[in-house]
Amino acid sequence: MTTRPNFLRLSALDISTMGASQPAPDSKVVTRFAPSPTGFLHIGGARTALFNYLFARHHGGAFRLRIEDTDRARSTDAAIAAILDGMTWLGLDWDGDVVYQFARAARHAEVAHDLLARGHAYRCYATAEELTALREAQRAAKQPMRYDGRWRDRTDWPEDQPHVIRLKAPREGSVTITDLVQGPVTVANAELDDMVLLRSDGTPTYMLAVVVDDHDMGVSHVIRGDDHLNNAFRQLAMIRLLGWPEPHYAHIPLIHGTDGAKLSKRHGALGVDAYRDELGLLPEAVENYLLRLGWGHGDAEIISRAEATEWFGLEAVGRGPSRFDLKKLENINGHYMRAADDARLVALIAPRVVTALGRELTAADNDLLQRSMPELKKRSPNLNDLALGALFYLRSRPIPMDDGAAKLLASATPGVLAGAYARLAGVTDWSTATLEEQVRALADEFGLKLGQAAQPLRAAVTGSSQSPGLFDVMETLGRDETLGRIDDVITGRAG
RNA sequence: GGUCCCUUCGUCUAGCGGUCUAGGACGUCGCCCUUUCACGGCGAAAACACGGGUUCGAUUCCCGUAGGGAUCACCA
Repeated sequence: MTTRPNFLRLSALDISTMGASQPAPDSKVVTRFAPSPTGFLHIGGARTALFNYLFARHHGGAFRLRIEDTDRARSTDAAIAAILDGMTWLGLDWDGDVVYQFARAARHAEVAHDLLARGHAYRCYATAEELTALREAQRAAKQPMRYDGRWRDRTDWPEDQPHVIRLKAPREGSVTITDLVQGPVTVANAELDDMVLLRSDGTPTYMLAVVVDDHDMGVSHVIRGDDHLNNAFRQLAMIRLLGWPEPHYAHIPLIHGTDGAKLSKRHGALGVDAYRDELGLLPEAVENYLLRLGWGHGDAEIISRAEATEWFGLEAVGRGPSRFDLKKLENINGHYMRAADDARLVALIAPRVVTALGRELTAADNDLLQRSMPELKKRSPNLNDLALGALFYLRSRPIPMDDGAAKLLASATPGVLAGAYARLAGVTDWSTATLEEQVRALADEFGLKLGQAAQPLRAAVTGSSQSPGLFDVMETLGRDETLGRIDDVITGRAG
């Protein structure tokens, strides 16, 4: 187990004791989220973005967004749109314009040629077949597979032959990165080979592009997935050859699936749009869950954006990978559902309700929905369930009865519904208190327990055996609709 | 295979040498509330991977072992 650098704790202490009047030391913090647009914004990327966002905001710095589209074959506009959409949905607003990496290819090439001119890079004329053969041989000999530097010191360059530009990385010594999450990590230079900077077609590789862009964008803290840790050493070698300031690094552990295997596109990793559209989750819930995955602040579980911004720090980021737990996400979502504004929820479920109903919503429908929200949202873990649960309010008479309702009606004490109708029809003050009073009196009259009278009524009024409190439902539905639905069952029009 | 990283309840985590008979949350189970379903309340079972050190004292520090992960492209 590695130890974290002491300055980490010291700086954390400084920050907490400095107070608001001391922004200067943090003002240069610049982080960035740099996804490649080869697919949707998945859950792991979203968390990386969140951590970068929170770190920047905590320090009053800037959070930038850069699209790494140098792989022309795999990058798509649809993916770019999905990433931007996901970021917006999560409320991860970035500073400045989005940087498109491919547009900066000329600058990347310029840096590569500068390195070449200064003797820190060289031309390599090895062909793809040659390199493949080299790797085959190395694997057969059980040698580590890496470029052997065959063109490193040659100058007998063939005329008009395609070649790449490789970095002339140091071969002696070692590089140590004081990672803000992982602690000090050292790798011998002998383990690193000379990476390609410019491809034979003159386009920059990712390795070159990140280094140049991070530098040009003034990125002070590179916070990214653990899978980039190995890259950091080669990038640092380039930065040192370039003589540029070194950024701080923080490599956060990856998110695994429920089974402990790496989360990949075909293995549990959904785009954030799926969490919104298919699972019906609220962005603040996804954010809260993601925040707690790999980071903690004492016993805090429900954490607001403001609290997260105040508390977030790299020193509290865990170092082991964590598993994705949908159950917990749903639980947290339930919490935010209950806390959500009624009108907002109505707007969010409207499209789902329209689809299920097969018709547009009227002003009366929206009013009904609005009034049913306080009770409905208490029992819905997500938007899908909320929409489903709201349907019965809007159905036209006679409403359909589900199996549970049919069963309740079939076993109901004969006459209770008619008795209920008679009593309720006489109610002038249509309120939950009066309604309950009447139904209790009804139960007494028939010598039944309250439930034996209430359940058949619930079935008649909601078409289901499960619903919000019966008297709340009746009040929200109103006198005419309630009485009508009960009458439908009594007369056999429904059920 | 080489290199690098990781390891506290099933899961996410708190813990930064004694406060640990290891805390919280999700999930699970039980009870209460109750007109159903939820919500809510109370309670229970449930973990320091293993082996050596260091120390008066290790969950906490060091070294091994085991297990897991990442990475080894003219992809990012």
